[in-house]
This record gives sequence, C-alpha cells and structure tokens, in this order.
Amino acid sequence: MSGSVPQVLVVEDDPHLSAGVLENLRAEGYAVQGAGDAEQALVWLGSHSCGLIVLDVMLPGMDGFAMCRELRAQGNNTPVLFLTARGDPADRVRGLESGGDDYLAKPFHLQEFLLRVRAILRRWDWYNSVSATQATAVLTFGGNEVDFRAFRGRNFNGESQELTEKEAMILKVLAEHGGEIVSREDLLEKVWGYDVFPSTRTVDNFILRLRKRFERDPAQPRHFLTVWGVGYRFLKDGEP
Amino acid sequence: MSGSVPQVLVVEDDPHLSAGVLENLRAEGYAVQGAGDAEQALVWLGSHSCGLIVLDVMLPGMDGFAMCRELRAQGNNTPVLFLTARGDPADRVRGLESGGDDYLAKPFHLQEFLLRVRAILRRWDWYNSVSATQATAVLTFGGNEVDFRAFRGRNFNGESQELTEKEAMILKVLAEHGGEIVSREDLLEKVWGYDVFPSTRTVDNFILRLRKRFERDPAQPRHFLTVWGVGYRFLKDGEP
DNA sequence: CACGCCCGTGACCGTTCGGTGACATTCGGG
DNA sequence: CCCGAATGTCACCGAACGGTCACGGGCGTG
Repeated sequence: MSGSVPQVLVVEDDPHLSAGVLENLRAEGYAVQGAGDAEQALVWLGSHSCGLIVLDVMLPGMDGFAMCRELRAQGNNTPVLFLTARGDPADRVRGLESGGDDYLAKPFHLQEFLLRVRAILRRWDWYNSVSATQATAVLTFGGNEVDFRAFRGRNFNGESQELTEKEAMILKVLAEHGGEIVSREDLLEKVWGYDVFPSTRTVDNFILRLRKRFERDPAQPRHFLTVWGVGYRFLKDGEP
Repeated sequence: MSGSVPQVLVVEDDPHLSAGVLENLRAEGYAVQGAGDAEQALVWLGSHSCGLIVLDVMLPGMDGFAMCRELRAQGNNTPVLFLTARGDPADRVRGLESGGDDYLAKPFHLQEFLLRVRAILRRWDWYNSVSATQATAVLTFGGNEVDFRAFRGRNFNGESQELTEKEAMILKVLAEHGGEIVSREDLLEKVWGYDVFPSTRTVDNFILRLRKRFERDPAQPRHFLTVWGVGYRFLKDGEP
C-alpha cells in the first residue's frame, strides 16, 4: 500500500459516472482505481488490496451481487458500497446478504456519497487524518449561525431560519470552498448530482434566498459575492 | 460510549469454532464472552447482561433449546441466535418455540453469520441502551414524561399515556438524535430492522400519533418537527 | 370463536419546494 | 456613452411531499 492513503476501487461501466466519481474521490485525497466490469475488478483485486470497493449493481457480464459473493467466497473482506439504479428495498437486502456493507441509490448526491465513503473508511479504521474537508456541523459568519445537522440557523437579527434541503446544501458547498470561487456548474454538480440538470438560473435563485436570509443588505452582499461571468464566492467576514 | 458497545455471549462447546467466532465478533467491535456449556453460560448471565446470545443447539449436558427456555422462564429476553449442525426445519421450529430469535445452520458462511448478528443487534440496540443506562430510561420534554422501560408516560395535561412498542421505539430513536434530523429511512432501519420494508407513510403515522399524545397543538408541533423532503427532528424544548 | 389492539396501507387533500420565464438592473467592452 | 450579456429579482406553476383519516389484516387474549 502506498503509505496511509486509503485506496478505493470503483467498478462502474458508465464511463461518465465513473470518471466523475473517480475525480471526486481523488480530490478527497484517496488513491483511486477504476474498473469497467467485474472481471477486470477481480483480476485487479487478485494482486492489489484496497480499503473500499464502490460497486455498481448493474454491470455487463457478472453483476455486482455476484461479484461481491465471489469476493467473500475468496475470503476477501474489503468493505463494499453498492450503487444501484433504483431504490428497491429488495436490492438493499440482496446487497447486504451478498456481503455488502452499504448501499446507495442512483442518482445520488455527491455529498452523500462522499459522506458514506468517509464513514466506511473511518469505520474500518484506516483513516485517521487526511481529508482537510472535514464536515463542519455548525457554520458561523457575520453574526449568523447555521447548524447543518438540523438545516436550521439564526441570522444577525436573532431571527430563526429554517433552511430547505437545497438551501442548506448550497450554503455548505460554498462554505467548504470558503473564499474560493465556485462556478454554477460546480454547484449544480455537487448539490444536484450527475443526472439532473436544472438551469443555472436556479442557482441564482438560491443565492438570492440565502442573501435574503443572511445578508444585512441583500443588495450589497458581504458574504455571498458574485464573481461576474464566473460564479459565486462565500466570505465569512465582510471585508478581508 | 464504552457502555454502549454491544456485548455478545457465545455458548459453544467446540473450542475451535468458538475461538473463530469470538475473534471475528471482536474484530467487528463487539465485546465478547465465551462459554463452553449451558451451565457456565447461565451462571455468567446471572451477573451480567448482554445484547445477544449465540447459542449452539448441541451442547454437552443441557442443550441449547432447554437453556433458552430456562432463560425465558427467568424473564430474560436477550435475543438468541441458534446455531445448529443440520438445516433441519424441525430444529428451526423448536428454536423459535423455545424463544429464540434467529437460526443459522452449520456450516455457515462467516459473512452471513456476522450479517445476522449485526441485524439483531441493530434491532435491539434501543432496548440495550434503555435497560443499561438509566439516563435514557426516562425522557422529559415540555411537560411530558415517558418511561421507556414501561412504555408508559404522562403528557403535559397529566393524562396517562400508554405507548405501543413501535411508538416508544420511534420516540427513543428521535430523542437519541435530539435536535438532529433523522430520515425516514434511518427510522425504518433502526426501529424495524434492515429486512422489513413498511412504507414511509407508516413512519408519518407514528409521528402523527406521537404528536397527538404529546403536542399541545398537534397542528403546530414544537417537539416533533418536520424537515421537508428529509425527515423529522425532535426537540425537547420548543425553541432552543 | 369473537373481540380488541397494533400496525401497515391506500386515498384524499392541503402545503411546500424547486425550477422557469419575464422583466429590471448591472457590468464590462467597444 | 451605448449596447449586449450576465445577473438580480419576482411571481407563478407543477410536482412531490406530508398530514390526516379510515380501513383491513394479523396476532394474542379472553
């Protein structure tokens, strides 16, 4: 193994999805390896080990469940996170009974996916430091306070603010890239996922809502800044 | 949280099998205890409690069925997972009749065994924490009071409230995540188990019932809050 | 066997959210 | 200074979701 960086194997036949997942895992600091089908994956696993296998259920040839059973039969206990096209509960059982550890229905939110990956790798104990992008439960900025566990906050005026799911997710993504520019496309990908594509105006609207909630003067934003022609930028402090 | 690590008692006379099972359970993060026969096990249980008993049917002296009946007669409701040498359906019936909760034929796949252990302990998790820690045995919020040991409570109006098992379990799970959002899926998994799939409407209905019991104005809930599109959130105090 | 209690489901309806289009406004380049 | 493009802002609509109720099946009990 290359040091203490966890390695993740992604078995997925859709090249587009695979590329996206791999890139994001890489960005999180994991070593990654892709495989287009179960056979490829099993060959690779014959001579490598890893901390987690992300396994699509629907694969050409041997499907994910079969591959997982095969793995377990070989005595390989690497954690498996299943991806499936539908949220069919029966699939969940089949996944668990074939020896999987977790289960995620497509289309999934990138944030949720990364969260589960992190959880699994932490559970298996390989993963202590790394990942500077630790999820912060409570965000404070300019007199506002937001708790992401409850989607709830309090603004500079002491007013309680109940965020919707999307509002909270957008704020979270912006805050995680605090100070950096985040393009509308980035936000769409991180909040909405890969398979859904609302227009970029939708993003504007959520920025608008966040400004109304947390800016003293929404017309003169000090936290949710527009970067003309590029995207948005979040600042905790008004003027640096 | 060291008190909340589930403890598993393994009653098995084959030292080889016993050692393997114990080691694997330990690797899963459970606290373990071994016993070579039923008498040993009963003695140990006289002064300890645990979350699960893995019980071999074929034991020297008192067999597993007899021991299970003895346990139940003593009022001990600890879940029991039977291990038996043959997949004889009659054995399964005898196991269930003597008060067992699950049943696995030897030789079994390790993964399947661990899966069942996990499932049982997840189902009974709430119960363990209730009976082990007195702090969570009684919940008080907004003039209401609920004793989880008796499924009984008293609401703000002084009316006595007899909770059903499911009502109590849902309330407990929500309370344990006080302030945080709990999704319907989480509730289903924690209360019902991983292999049962009631619809999400079922969860709504239990929330409805809890609101009727414990909210001054069920239409304007202050304790059982809805988080649209995500799940529910429990607050002890109306507005924190 | 009948009764009652739980619990799960389907249906109905009101509500909320998310996404879009229209229009006003601002920005930047020529 | 003017114009086109990007963004701010608002109002609206469809769809999805949750609240609520009533019904029915299963299980244990008397």
